[in-house]
Amino acid sequence: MSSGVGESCIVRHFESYAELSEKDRRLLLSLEDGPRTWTKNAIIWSQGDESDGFYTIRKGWVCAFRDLQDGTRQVLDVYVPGDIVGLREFAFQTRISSMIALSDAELCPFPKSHLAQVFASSVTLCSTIFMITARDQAILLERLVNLGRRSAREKLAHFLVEISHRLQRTNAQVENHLSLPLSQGVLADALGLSAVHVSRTFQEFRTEGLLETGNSHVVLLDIEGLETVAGFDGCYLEQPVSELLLADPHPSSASLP
Amino acid sequence: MSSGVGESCIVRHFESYAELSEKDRRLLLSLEDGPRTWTKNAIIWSQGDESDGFYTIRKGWVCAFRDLQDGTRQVLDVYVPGDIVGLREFAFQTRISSMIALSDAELCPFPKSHLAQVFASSVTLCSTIFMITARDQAILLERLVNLGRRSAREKLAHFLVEISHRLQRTNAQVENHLSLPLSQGVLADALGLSAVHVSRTFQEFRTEGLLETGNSHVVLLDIEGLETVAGFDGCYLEQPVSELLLADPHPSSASLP
DNA sequence: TTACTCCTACAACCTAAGTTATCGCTTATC
DNA sequence: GATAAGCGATAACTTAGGTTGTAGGAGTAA
Repeated sequence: MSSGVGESCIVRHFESYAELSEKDRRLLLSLEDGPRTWTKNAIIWSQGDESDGFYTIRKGWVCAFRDLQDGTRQVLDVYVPGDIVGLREFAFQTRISSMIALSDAELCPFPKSHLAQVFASSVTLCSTIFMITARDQAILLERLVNLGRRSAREKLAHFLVEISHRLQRTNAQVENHLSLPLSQGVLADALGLSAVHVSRTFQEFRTEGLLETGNSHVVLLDIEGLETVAGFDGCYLEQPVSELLLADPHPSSASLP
Repeated sequence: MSSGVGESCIVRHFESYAELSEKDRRLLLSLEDGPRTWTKNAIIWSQGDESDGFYTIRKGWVCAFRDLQDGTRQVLDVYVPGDIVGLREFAFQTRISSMIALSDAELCPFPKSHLAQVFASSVTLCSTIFMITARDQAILLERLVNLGRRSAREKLAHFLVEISHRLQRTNAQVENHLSLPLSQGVLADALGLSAVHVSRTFQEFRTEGLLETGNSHVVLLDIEGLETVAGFDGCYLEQPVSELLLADPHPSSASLP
């Protein structure tokens, strides 16, 4: 943080994975575009759109989803400030899922055309991008397990607890209760349940004192209790660590002079 | 294919994504280890094992799964010859899922310690690895949709059809029926169903003339019919194409002389 | 061969979750 | 300020899929 780029969202995100050289930091900063804003419920991109790059979330919540033939929708993931979205499609020419803002949101674009420069000039940055996608995949795997083999109570509790953990990574919140801008409809589509059944399950959790609900929000009152219900084991959320960065056989940059 | 490395599984796989320079080809070949074999039902690695690298499947079928606290199991994906497995964990020190052989199998290891060399010496190879993981993610997303929002009939048909498409990519099979080494138990764990219900659903498909079953095998008789049942749209399986490779602003290699 | 295990089929029964509908309560829209 | 649209709670009813149990066949080891 010796340079004046501490406020860049992408630099901050990358530095949570690896120590960056001054050069890497400046490269990232120079390639990132200024922030853009979306209002609540705005579509950030749609499935099939040209895939123009990835975005770092500076403020607000967004979620990725797929619309199905029969009119239903599957929410693939929910993203919070600090997360990177859209890296999934970087190797595709079009978006493979849609992205919507769950609240007013502010994202910093990183154009795809700049990625080749990153790959060519820094092994550290290249590895870091890999680690970010690896973490994303780990979360997707856990989502698969959630959808395939858990009851409604477990699904809901697990999802909420996971998000709260992901929030704490960047927010460093001390309190054991926090508020999430998630409607029951979004949760239903994320968990493969009906909205009615999500409401029923919330009713149970409420009478058990685990959480409060209302107004497109969920307030987690007893996160440990929810973890018990979910059988939550958060090790899949741990920071990936690559030996590539611990014992790099090359200098941190392999670019030409 | 001008050099004598046509028989390398990893080179062949990478070349299905991008044209490789002679140098890239030789680099890959020099870093790949010789094939290792596993018998049917052998554990290739377990969740928590040290993550030593990735493998290209030369022969046989394998599947990735997670064991849950309550004794159930979620199959995450099934892999066929030509597929690359284990790239998911390359940024983790330990495996985040287990891998088992569904039939006698032969895989070629690519040690993780060699990846840094690849990243440092070739933008083409680095991008290709990215495209491989991107395709893998696209398949996972489709699996999410399958688990979250489809009926048992749709789930089963979709899964079988997807695998048959993935097989055809490497096998170039002309026939419209093919045999898969999948037991009903494995399918149940992949689809989030009970084995009994998989059996019931197979009974329906059998009377409709869509497939035959028996002896830990499934024979797809009418793939188009199954695609109709599944509402299958295979575009997520299409080869990812990166503009990085179409319009590379750098020479194909950025390594030092 | 026996004995064992694994896979599959199928029947009977059960329950978790879906569906539909009604009624408030907010939050937008004009 | 009125109307509309969306969200949440709850009740009544339905159903897809889970569970348990039995039985036969195929592969495997002694």
